[in-house]
Formats: sequence, structure tokens, C-alpha cells
Amino acid sequence: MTTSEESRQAGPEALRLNRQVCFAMYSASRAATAAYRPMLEELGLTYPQYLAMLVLWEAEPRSVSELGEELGLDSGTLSPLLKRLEALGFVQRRRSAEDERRVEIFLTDAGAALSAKASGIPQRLADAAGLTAAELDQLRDTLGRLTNALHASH
Amino acid sequence: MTTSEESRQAGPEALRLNRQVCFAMYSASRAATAAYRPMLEELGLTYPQYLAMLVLWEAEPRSVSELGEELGLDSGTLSPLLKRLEALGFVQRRRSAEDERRVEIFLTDAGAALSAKASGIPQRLADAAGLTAAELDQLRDTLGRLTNALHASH
DNA sequence: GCAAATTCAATTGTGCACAACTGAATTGCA
DNA sequence: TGCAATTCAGTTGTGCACAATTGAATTTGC
Repeated sequence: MTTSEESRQAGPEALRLNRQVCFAMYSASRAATAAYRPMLEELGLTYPQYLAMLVLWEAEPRSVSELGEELGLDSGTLSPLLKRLEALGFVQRRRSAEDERRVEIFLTDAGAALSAKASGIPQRLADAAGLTAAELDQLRDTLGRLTNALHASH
Repeated sequence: MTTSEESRQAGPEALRLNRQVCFAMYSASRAATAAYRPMLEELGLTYPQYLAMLVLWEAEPRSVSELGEELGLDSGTLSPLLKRLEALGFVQRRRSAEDERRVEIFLTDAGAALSAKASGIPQRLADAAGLTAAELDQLRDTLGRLTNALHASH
């Protein structure tokens, strides 16, 4: 019996932890965050803060809701996170003049300069991953399709 | 140029959010938790609580540290989580008589009975995932190797 | 046999996630 | 034109994660 055939079976076997893809994802995601931690500590960032900075390094200013759309996070997560980034001196939060409901997030000079210090991190992470570039590409593709399907499912 | 060749490149491209496998994992993991949420709501559990129950359904009692080893979580996460499971009436926490440092976690009747209500969840999730069984197996395998490599990297 | 090292669960403090809600600003449409 | 619906950021409350520390119990070395 192949592994693939086993995973199609129902019954009590389905509840075995080590059969569950979602647990593998949950563990891998936490392991990745842990692998980033010492690298990001040098920048003074947490992983979610680093993600927000990645988006801003691509284009700024961005409103809170634009950041939320890119990252899949809501204002309940982003509002305090962005305040912490502002307290760190990496971004500035400013009410939009055209639409006063919006808060635009600008990079400070220190925030913009940080991208140079972060430039080596993706490669260091890729080295730590122990997968080939082709495997990483396939993994990203599969995870992307999975995320889309899961979002569509409810 | 293939995607695989691109991912080997350094430079500013490496900081692009949609190139990052770790963000894909982070997003997929949160999407999975969100997909579980309405199903687990019927049981009165959160996803980490469900994971702890999965371990206990395989064998019990388990000490806090045994659960922590299975799930990769420490006592700072598990102690309050297990107290909430006890408050829900699904487990009982009891000091070990042989080694009074240990706290053994037992299933209550309600906790043991819950596995029947949970038995359909893995299949429902697999359906929502929109991947073939072979893809899910490969994904689990790749994620497992990735998790091991990341843990070994620091 | 006993002191030092280790094991173990719990606590504290910080920072996400996310549901639910608030209140201000803007848009749309009758 | 005016008001109902929508958009937007922020707040509140709950529940993880995890580093660091505490204090009790046990094991190890000598």
C-alpha cells in the first residue's frame, strides 16, 4: 500500500497527528519563524514586522488596509504592529489629506536603510531550509494553490 | 529563464514578498487554521486545543512535557491551554504520584467521546484543500524535511 | 549521603491573530 | 440633497507562541 493510498482512507487513522498535512504546515511555519528570529533580532524586527517592511520596501506609502490586503492581516493585528514599527523609528503613520479615514504608512530614512541589512536574509533562510531551489519553487506553488482553495472553502 | 533559476538569484528581487516560501507557509498555515475554525467550533475547540486532543486520543495519559514534545510547544503555551481544556471538561490534570514534578493529562469521558465527532474533520479539510492525495503526501513530506532542516539550523 | 545539576510545570511579559465592535469619514442613490 | 450603506482604522477581549524566570522535585557525582 502506498502512502498516497493510505491518505485516502477514513477511519481512526485519519486522526493520527503525523498524517495531518495541516500540522506539518503549522510546525514548518513556526520552525521558519524560529529560524528567522536570530537574523531579525539584528534588525530589531519580529517576523510579522519584517513582512510589513517587505511590503513597504516594494512601494510606499501604503494605507493600513493595503498592507492588510498584501499580508492577509486585519487592522486588529496591523494597527498595534505599525505603532510598534513607528516607535522603533522605521515608519511614520500619517492621516491622508484626501481621505481622512485612511492612515498612510511612510518609511523613515532608517526604515528605508534597513532593507540593505535585510538583503541577505532570504538566502540565509534558503540555505537553512535544506531544499533545492526547484523544491522550494514547487513548495511555494503548492502552498499558494492550497491557500487559495482554503480561502474559497468558507 | 525558469522560476527555479530566478529563485537562486540574490539582490533586491530576493526581498519580494511573493517570492518568499516562508510567507507562503505562514499564509497557508493561517488559512488552514481559518478553514478548521467553523468545524472546530462545533466541538468547542481551537486548533491548538484540537492538536492536543489528537495526541491524547492516540494515547493517554500524557505529561505536559510529552505533549510538548509531540507538538513542539513549551509549557508557557501548554499550561494555560490545558487548563482551558480542563475547564471545558475534556481533560483532567493530575500530579503524578511517582514523580511529583509531572502533571499527567487524562481524557474525561466527554474528551474521549469527542473523537467520534472529530473523525470527519480530516476528510473535510482534505476536500477543502483542493489538492490530490499525492500532492498532499508530497507536501507533508517536503514540509517535514524542511522543518527538520530549519530546526537543525540554529 | 548529600550537594550540585537537572528536570519539570507554572508564571510573567511581549507580540501576534482574529472576532466583534466603535466611531468617524465617505459614497451612493432615491 | 440628504440619509442609508459602506469604508476605514482603531479598540477590546480571548487565545496562542515563546523567552526568561521561578521554585519544587528528582537525579547524579563524588
